[in-house]
Amino acid sequence: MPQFCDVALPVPLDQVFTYSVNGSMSGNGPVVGARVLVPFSGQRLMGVVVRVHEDAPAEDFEIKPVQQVLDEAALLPAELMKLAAWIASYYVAPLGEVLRGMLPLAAEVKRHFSYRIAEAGRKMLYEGAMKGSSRRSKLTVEEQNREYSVLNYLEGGESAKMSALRSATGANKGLLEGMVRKKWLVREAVAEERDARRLEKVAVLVTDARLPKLNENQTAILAELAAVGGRMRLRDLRLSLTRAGVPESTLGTLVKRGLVGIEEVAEEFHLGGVGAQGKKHAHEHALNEAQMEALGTIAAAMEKGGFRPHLLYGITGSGKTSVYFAAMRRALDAGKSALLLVPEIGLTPAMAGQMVAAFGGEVALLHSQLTPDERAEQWHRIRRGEARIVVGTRSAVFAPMVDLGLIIVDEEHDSSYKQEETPRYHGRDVAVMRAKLNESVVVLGSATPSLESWANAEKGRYALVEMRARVADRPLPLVELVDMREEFRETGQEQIFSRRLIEETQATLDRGEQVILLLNRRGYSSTVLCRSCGEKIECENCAVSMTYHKPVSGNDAIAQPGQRLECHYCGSRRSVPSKCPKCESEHLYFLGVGSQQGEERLQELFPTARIGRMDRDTVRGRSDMERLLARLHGGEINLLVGTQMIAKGHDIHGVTLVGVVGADFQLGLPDFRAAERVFQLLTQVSGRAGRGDLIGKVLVQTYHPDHYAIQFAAKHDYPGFVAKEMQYRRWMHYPPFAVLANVVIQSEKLEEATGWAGTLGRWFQKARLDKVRVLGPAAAPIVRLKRIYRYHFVLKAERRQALGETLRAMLAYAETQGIARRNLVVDVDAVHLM
DNA sequence: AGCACGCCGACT
DNA sequence: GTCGGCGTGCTC
Repeated sequence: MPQFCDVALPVPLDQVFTYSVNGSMSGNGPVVGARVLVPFSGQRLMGVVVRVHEDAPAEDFEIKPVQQVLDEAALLPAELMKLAAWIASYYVAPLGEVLRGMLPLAAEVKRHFSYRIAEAGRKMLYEGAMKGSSRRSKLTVEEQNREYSVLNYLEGGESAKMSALRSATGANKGLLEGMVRKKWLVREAVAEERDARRLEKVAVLVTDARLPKLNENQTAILAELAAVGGRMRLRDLRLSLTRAGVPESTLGTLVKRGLVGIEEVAEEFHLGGVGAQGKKHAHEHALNEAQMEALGTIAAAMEKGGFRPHLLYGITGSGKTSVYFAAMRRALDAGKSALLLVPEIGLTPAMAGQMVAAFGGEVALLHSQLTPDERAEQWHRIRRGEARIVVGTRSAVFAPMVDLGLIIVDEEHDSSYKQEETPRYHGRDVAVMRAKLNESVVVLGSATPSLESWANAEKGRYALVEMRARVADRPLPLVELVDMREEFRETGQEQIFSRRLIEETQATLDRGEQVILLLNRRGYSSTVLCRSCGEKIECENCAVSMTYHKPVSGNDAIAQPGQRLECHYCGSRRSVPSKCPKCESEHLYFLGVGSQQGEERLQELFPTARIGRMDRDTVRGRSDMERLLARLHGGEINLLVGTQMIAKGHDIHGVTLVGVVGADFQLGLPDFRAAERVFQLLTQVSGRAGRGDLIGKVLVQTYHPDHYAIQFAAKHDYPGFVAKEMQYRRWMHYPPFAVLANVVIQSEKLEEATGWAGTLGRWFQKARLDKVRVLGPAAAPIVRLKRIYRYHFVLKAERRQALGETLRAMLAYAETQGIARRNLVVDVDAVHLM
């Protein structure tokens, strides 16, 4: 048996740790890809074995033994271990942190502390018994008594969990930690495996029981059980009893008499609120010619086998989803499994419902709102091969698929695929790499492909599949631009809504049709400004303006009286000051219109309209979204205002007027992707217009009517836009013509952040890099965030290898300078330059 | 990251 | 003297 194993641990350190394998351990010892529990710096951590070997480490540090092997066989298949190694290298992230993100099994290992009495504690116990309570202590008499009862409880020498101590003595964590400080107790870290499955009670008909005399209610219950084959979830049975007016206690009687048994089984996967949509499902539609062709290309690639990436460029309304479904069906028919990635907002109940309708019990859904237990359960279903169709958001790219044949990335341009914390991977790019390692087919789909993917298609790295017609030949909506500069000149007033938009909205509502308005900012006013001194009210933790939220409608999730200024970055709140905090002037001015104010203004303009609002303040979870959409579809709402949630929400269509208000303010921002974002947003939101035979109309209010992003979006001309944008990116050496990384230096102390930024800046200069261009150091766009000061560099290179080498060399240098790794954020292929 | 260890000021 | 706060350095 090998003597050592290297373990990747979830700590921000760019290394693995070597442990010895205790020969007496049960089984064959750890294997690569198995989870182990190991002692580490006074803790017990779960890690993943990445190598087993006989090489005694050269340096002499104490090699500790593996404490427990959690998996006999590799939990992560070799393919996922390779993928993890690739991510760690490509994104310059610690392997252990990558692996932690791949395993949803946090639920299976719970960490807690247990306590054991120490020598000083024993002494205290005997002395204290003689002397009585100490007058010195700050603790109350009651607390001292509690300490004594803890010592008493532990006197035997056994260690006890906190929960046991709490119930036995009433001690809380603070008290126990205090006793550890006084050295009365020692604390031990414990981590143990547990069964992550939730148990569910099932009522079972006992068939071999002789039937005694029964009353009407009792007979009804037995009949109900018999009708469904003798087994029923207790929850369902109770519900049905309540409906039938049978008292619950009757069931208890039957259980007592041995006629019905109660068993505990692992809970079945259950989809909440799905299937209520009742619409035609995508797979039921016959595919049109373009869809058939796209499917043909993908299916042919699957048949041929091997790695084959595709970019599916299909305009909005061209029916990409139907193609996905059909392709996944083909994969299934060929005995393979298929993975569909969707953006955060994309996994709406409607989408989930369609999946379940199409694939039934073979579907596993992975999204951010699953509890750790649910996530682990889904993970195991997939790993066992029970779920061969998996739909999920970003991290679902790590689903342990069996016989993976096809990966689809829907809306591949969507920025929610980029993880904004370590490891900062891009779900779409990981999907492509996974397909490569796995030799399977991958399809990236979008109506507005990212420039990166488009460039790959142009270079022939991805096969381009196009769908340029809408299903049922529905025409694209007419897009009309409203020049807000002109509007101001003519009216002399700064209004949120132009006369043209008001007029069209009124006309649409009068025809009994629906309108949606995109107002891409949350809150009521985005800034509170002092007219006397120009001071803006900033968050105390972050260098950003606070947003004013008006305390009105009851449907707002946030409703804290008095705390109406909110920081959208750290979430802190404060009251609205009556005077400027700097100059004490009373002339405070509220600037910048958010969706909340938009709603209020619309109510004034259209008093009879039935207005709804969709933003993070009114839609917290999926049930809110579901409810709002149901009201829109049912016609209960005929005017919906909201943030980009409106454009991205999958199931909003069938309105005949789309208004866009202030979506172009980003064009003024110093962000090289601004034009791309605006184009994508306008295109996506325009796609919501049009219903059946009714042609949709889009009104875009803009201060930049001549900007190419606006112009091409108005003409529905993606190829035109992309050609122009490529030119700009080429001139400026931006992606996809360069690879880019953002390096942020952060510290709570301003001097530290600036000092380190200078240190690294000098190093970059001295290194005279000829393959990497370094911009900076500069203050990060948000120079202070959650109390942390931030400076950054932007690195650009022609070749990825040069970029990676430079980043690694920089990290090595930073270490020699005593800059802790936690103070350096490396973001390869950064989407936001933060 | 999270933890131990050690130094320092505040309080009894 | 003891307690608790924080800065520093290490983790197989």
